Amino acid sequence: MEREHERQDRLTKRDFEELAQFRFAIRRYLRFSEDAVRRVGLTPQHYQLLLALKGFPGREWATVLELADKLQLRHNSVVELINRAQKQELVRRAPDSTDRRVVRVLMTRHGQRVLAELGPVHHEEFRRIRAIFNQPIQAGADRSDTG
Amino acid sequence: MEREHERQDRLTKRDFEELAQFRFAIRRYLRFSEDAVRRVGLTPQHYQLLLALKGFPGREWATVLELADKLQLRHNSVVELINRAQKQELVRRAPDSTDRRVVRVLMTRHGQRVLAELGPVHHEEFRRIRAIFNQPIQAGADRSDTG
DNA sequence: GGCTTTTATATCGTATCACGATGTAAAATC
DNA sequence: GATTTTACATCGTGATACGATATAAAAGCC
Repeated sequence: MEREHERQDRLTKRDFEELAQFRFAIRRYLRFSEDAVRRVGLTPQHYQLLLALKGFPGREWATVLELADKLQLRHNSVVELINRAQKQELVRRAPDSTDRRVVRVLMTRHGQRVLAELGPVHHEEFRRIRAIFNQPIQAGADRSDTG
Repeated sequence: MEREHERQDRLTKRDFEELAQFRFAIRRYLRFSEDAVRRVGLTPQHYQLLLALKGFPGREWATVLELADKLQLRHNSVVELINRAQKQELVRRAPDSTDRRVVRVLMTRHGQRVLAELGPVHHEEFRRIRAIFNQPIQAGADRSDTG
């Protein structure tokens, strides 16, 4: 027995409009975030790094590989991102207590301060976009077929 | 009277976990899409362009400026994207019937075929991610304060 | 316990691509 | 009909994610 609803073979125009709206909502959120973030002198990547650290379940540091997963980047890209963020005094590296291969990435006080500044607006906008996803899609045209 | 709920001044650890999870979900979706898209020989940008065209409410073409809005890019970046997509025979330009400054961007038959291929998996994954947003956030740790 | 394999982080050269600045032409304004 | 605005296009530049490769520590193995 399949655990998913059957996959459609062909999407309707309406389906594509829905997908496009979803994409649009994402892009808008990311753009909103980018603007907010740059206003305090950060790059979007630096913000995402800080958020991944602060938002890590149960702790406030992470390893390079954990970050690569959360940020959906290759590990070497994360290393470079950390280097840049470190230059900006946003994060620092610390050795792991047991495994000497592992690097723990943690926020500096400055990083924490900047992130705290950015939290509220992001949270507010997040609520807004989530509400949009929960609603049925906005009607486009009447044609239901895919032309 | 304010039309928004009051903005919090300080987010809890849990709030940040929620935001990070949201970001993670977005990144995962985009990565999923990128993988699917590259498998059929497209760049993510080309897919987004095609989707914006097919998903445009009521029609299946758009102007450069309309696309710049939907894709949240500068208009000149869209021009370049169109140039690249045009080389791949995915889209084509057509003059607007009344305003000769305006360019209509529309999909070629090939563009339509490729997009149709990519529709189903994206729609399926979209449903999945939307379901996640609708659920309450996944529990992290017990600490409710922001350290 | 040495030897091999796997795991974790780091470095480097490259390619992509979004952008600002600038240009051109058509429409709108007065 | 001259000026301003709007729409698209070109070009040079910078940021950054990546693959390939390197290094070093841990794990696995007989």
